[in-house]
Amino acid sequence: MQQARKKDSGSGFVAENLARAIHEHRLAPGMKLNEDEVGEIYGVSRTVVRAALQQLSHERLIDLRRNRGAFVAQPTVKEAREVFEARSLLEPRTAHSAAERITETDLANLQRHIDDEHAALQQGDTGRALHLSGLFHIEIARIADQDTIADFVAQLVSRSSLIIALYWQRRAALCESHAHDALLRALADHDGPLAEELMKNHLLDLLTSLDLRAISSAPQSLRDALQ
Amino acid sequence: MQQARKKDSGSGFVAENLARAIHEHRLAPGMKLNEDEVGEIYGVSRTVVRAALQQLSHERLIDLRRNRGAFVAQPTVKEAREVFEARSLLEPRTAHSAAERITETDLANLQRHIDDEHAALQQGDTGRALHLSGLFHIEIARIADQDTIADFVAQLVSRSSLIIALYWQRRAALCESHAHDALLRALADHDGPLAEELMKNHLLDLLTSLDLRAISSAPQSLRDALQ
DNA sequence: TAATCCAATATTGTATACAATAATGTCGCC
DNA sequence: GGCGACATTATTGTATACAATATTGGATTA
Repeated sequence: MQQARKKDSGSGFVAENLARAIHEHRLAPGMKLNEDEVGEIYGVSRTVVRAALQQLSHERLIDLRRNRGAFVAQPTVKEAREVFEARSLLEPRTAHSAAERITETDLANLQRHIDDEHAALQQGDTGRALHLSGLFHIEIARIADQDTIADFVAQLVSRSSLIIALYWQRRAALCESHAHDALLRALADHDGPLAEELMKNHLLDLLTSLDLRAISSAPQSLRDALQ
Repeated sequence: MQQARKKDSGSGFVAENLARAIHEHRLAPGMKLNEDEVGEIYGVSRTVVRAALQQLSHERLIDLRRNRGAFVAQPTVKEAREVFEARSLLEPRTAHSAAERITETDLANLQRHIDDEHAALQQGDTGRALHLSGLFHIEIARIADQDTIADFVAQLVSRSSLIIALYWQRRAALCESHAHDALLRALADHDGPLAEELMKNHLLDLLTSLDLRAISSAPQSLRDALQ
C-alpha cells in the first residue's frame, strides 16, 4: 500500500484492490485468501480485511465459508448462465429507457468510454478494456436514472468479468466487435426499441461466446480434477 | 436472545433479528443503531454487531455513515419507484419460466404459503402476512431455477417491506387481494404468458397502492419536518 | 446576549489478544 | 503396513483495548 487512501475506509481500499486482482485473473478462482496474509500485504489488521472479505462475499466475488476462510469464487456453468439471464432481463429494457432520456453530455461520456476501450485494446491491455466495457453497461443504467438497477448491473458486470476470465473462448474476437458503437448510435438517435434490441443481442453474443462446457484451468474440486 | 443459535454465526443471528425488526416497523426508519446498545441487547460484542450492520447495509436495510454510525434506511420516493421498476423487470419473466418448470411439490409448497398468509391475515398478524407474501415471490424465482435472480428478488422484497411500511395507504385492502391465488392457478396450468401478465399487474397494483407523494410518519430530515 | 473557540464526552474505526474450530501430523494398535 | 485415536498446529471467530473522529457543553469575549 504505497499511498494512503484519502477518505475511503481501509476496508474499501482492500476490497477494491482484491476485486481488481480477481477481475484481472491475478487471483485464480478457488484460491484461498488468508486473513493474516492479506492484512500484512496491505498493512492493515485482520479486522479491516474481514470487512473487505465480507463485502466481496456479498458481491459474490469470493466465497466465505464458516471456520474455513475466504476463497476466490468459482462461478459454475449454471451460475454463469444465471448471471447473463439476469442481465438479459435488466439491461435491454434499461437501455430502452436510457435512449429516451440521454443527453448530449451523456453521449460525450459514453463516446469517451468507447474510445478509451478501443485504445486499451490497441495497446493489448485487455484487462483495462474489459473494465471499461463493464463501465459502459453500468453507465447506461445510470443514464436511465435507475440507480437500483445500476447497482445490480454493476454486480452482474463484476461477476461477468470473473466468468469471462474462466470461460472465455475467443477473447480478442469479441472485444473487437463494435456492439457498443452500434448501441451508442441507437442511444444518440433516441431509438429506444433499437437500443433494447441491440443490447439484447449483445448480451446473447457475449453468452454464446463462452464455452460453458469446458472446465476452466482451475478445477472446481479435487474430485472433478482427479477422479 | 433466549435461545442460542445453532450453527449460524452470531452476526447472522443479529442481522436476522434486526432485519425482522425493521420489516415489522418496530425500528423506525432513520433510527440510530448504537453499536454498544445493540451488542448489549443480544449479548455479543461490537465486533459481531458491526458485521451484522455491514451485512444489512449491503442489503440496503440500514444506512452506514462513516464515523457517524448506522441508521435504519429511509427509502426515498425515487428509491421506492426504482425498487418496483427492478421487480417489474425481473419477476414477470421469471414467473413465466416458473410456470413451465413447476412441479406438483412446488405447487403444494406455494399453496401452503398462501394458506399460511391468509391465516396470518385472519389473525391480524399483518407482519407475518407480509413476510409470507414476500417468501411467495422469492419461491417463484427458485422454482424457475434462477438462484441469482432469486437473490435479487429477495433483496428487493426485503426493501419493499420497508417501503410498504413507510408509504402504505390502505394496508388491509391490498393484503386481502387474491393476486397470489390467481398466480398460483396460472402456474398450476403451466400458463407462462398468463403468469407473466398476472405478476406484472400484481406488482403494478402494489406500486399504485403506495402513496408516493406523502411523507411518511418519520420525516427524512429535520429540515423537512420543521422548516 | 450571542457567537466562537476549546475542552470534555461519546461513538466509531482499528489493532491486538484470546477462544473455538478445523486441519494436520504422530503415535500406538491391529 | 494400514487404520484410527489423540496431540499439535494453523486459522478463523469473538472480545476487548486503544486511537481517531464527531458531537456536545461550557467558557470566554465582543
